[in-house]
Amino acid sequence: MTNKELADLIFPNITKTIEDYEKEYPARDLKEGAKVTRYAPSPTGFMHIGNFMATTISYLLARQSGGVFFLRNEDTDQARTVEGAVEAIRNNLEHYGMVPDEYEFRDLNETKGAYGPYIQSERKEIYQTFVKHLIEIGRAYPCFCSKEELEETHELQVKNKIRTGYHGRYARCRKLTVSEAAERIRNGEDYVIRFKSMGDFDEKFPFDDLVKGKVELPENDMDVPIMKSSTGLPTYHFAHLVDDHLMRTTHVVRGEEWLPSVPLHLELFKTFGFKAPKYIHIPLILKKEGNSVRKISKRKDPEALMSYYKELGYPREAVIESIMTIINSNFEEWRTGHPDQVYTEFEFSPKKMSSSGAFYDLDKLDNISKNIISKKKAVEVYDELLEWAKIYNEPFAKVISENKDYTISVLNIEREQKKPRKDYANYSEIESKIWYMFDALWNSKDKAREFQTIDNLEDIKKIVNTYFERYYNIEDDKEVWFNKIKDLAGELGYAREVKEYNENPDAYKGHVGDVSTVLRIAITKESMTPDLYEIMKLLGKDKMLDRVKDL
RNA sequence: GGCCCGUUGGUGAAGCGGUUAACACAUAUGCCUUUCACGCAUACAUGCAUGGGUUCAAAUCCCGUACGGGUCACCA
Repeated sequence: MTNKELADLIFPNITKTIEDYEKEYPARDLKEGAKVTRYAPSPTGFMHIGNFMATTISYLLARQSGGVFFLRNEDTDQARTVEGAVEAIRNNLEHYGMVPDEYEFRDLNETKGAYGPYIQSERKEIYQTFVKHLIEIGRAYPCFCSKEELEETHELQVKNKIRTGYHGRYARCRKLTVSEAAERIRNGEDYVIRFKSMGDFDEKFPFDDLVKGKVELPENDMDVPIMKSSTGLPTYHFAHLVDDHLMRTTHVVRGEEWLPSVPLHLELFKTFGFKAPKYIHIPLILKKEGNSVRKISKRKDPEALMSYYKELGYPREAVIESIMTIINSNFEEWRTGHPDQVYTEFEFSPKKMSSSGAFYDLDKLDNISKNIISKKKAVEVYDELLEWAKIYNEPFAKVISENKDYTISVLNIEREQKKPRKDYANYSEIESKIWYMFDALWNSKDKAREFQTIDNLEDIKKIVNTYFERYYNIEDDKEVWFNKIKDLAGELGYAREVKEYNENPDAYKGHVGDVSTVLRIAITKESMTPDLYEIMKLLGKDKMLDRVKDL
């Protein structure tokens, strides 16, 4: 029996050749230097922050070079595949504005691009053609080892302090003759197909990673599975080889945890005589847990999942920009020099990427986000707030959509000026900062007033009543309004200026600041609010009088 | 355990043989302000994990050590 016959026995229906596929998926017609990148998630339904970082880089690389950014669904592990995951992936990409140039959405019956299918489970024949070729040339073989047998050798290796894995003399099925293998297959035994490695672990070779630079790696000598037994689908390593070659990927951006499998991948590419893509292994995002540090985890750390930021209502640009500061630390410098440009105009450089793991700083995110939100027009803030609230805070969405123009005015307080307020880090915290402006919320929220320096009810009433009876007029401009409060303070025995009070505290009952605090709390129940003048103007006298009644 | 990667302040980090060791965030204090936020100012690494070496000179180059992380699946 020959290798060819064994290959035919295993894949009787595979008639196409590698050459056929080479013709079907020719080199892309792109200008010099154009990069082809991809986002290749397995459909588990979640987008991890590290994944998002890789995606951002891939997207940037393609956009900045006039290349292609495509989406490939890596669903070779049906056990992990989750219903609706592809939809989640699509929504995520759309949410962040990283729309792929090529993709395939089965649920929408929509596909784009000439290098598909873009769903791995639909590429089975292609992989098998490549596997078949490997068997024919004697570089792959069926392996019948059971899980138990593999565990046994693993334990033996650990016990004898030998490097673990299916290599050298531990690669038992490698020694099977073609006829023996054929025989066992005919008998219906389960098997995987393993790659027959020709590498020598004691030999090192230099490898150039775009982030890490020159790295010395040992050659691969593991006979890893390339095709699974039950489904006949490839493992990641093999799919990476076939897909990224046929889809003409030029740059693979992935987490540092893949670095150890580079020797395998390069051997695979070499065996077929294909040019390997350039690799960009990005640092991991870490998390502190007590005194130890670990890879951020989607199970333990809510902020590891991109859905977290969406739920809290961080603007998409803020999330992207905070990730950009980790991707290239000179991004911040660029940003201060180019405050109004889109982030895609920043030129990403793998060389400037730090090669050590980083903590993701949520305080920094808040800061970036506050700046971004503060620069938006009130209408934009309103639209995005409503978009968020419709999903995550329906009652609030109802309130603001019933009072659209009014809400925009509220959001416009101290906005659209040279130095706007920066008090919103995300959309979910806005309600707690403007609730008192809305009757519906004022009436439904059970909150007591907590007065401060002046906390005597008689004094408070006196201030409030005198103010509304004799001083407040909605027509007043800000200066008049300001002076009237000083007058009010003076009339009731408080210092008109804080300085006067500080110079001679015994002469007064308090100062103008205390008086205005009373008014603020009486009207809003909050001690920290934006400009009171604006608030009063928006609320109007009747409403304020009504609110103050319960004093 | 083998192999690989990493280590500059609380965080992201600049630095590429001679610097007072940038900048941003956070924190603290002060100024401004009738609150808050903004803005402004000041403080914060006695030191670049550590020990040796090379050099007139090292965070920067070399070697060792420690510590941290990754990986060794029919998961990606």
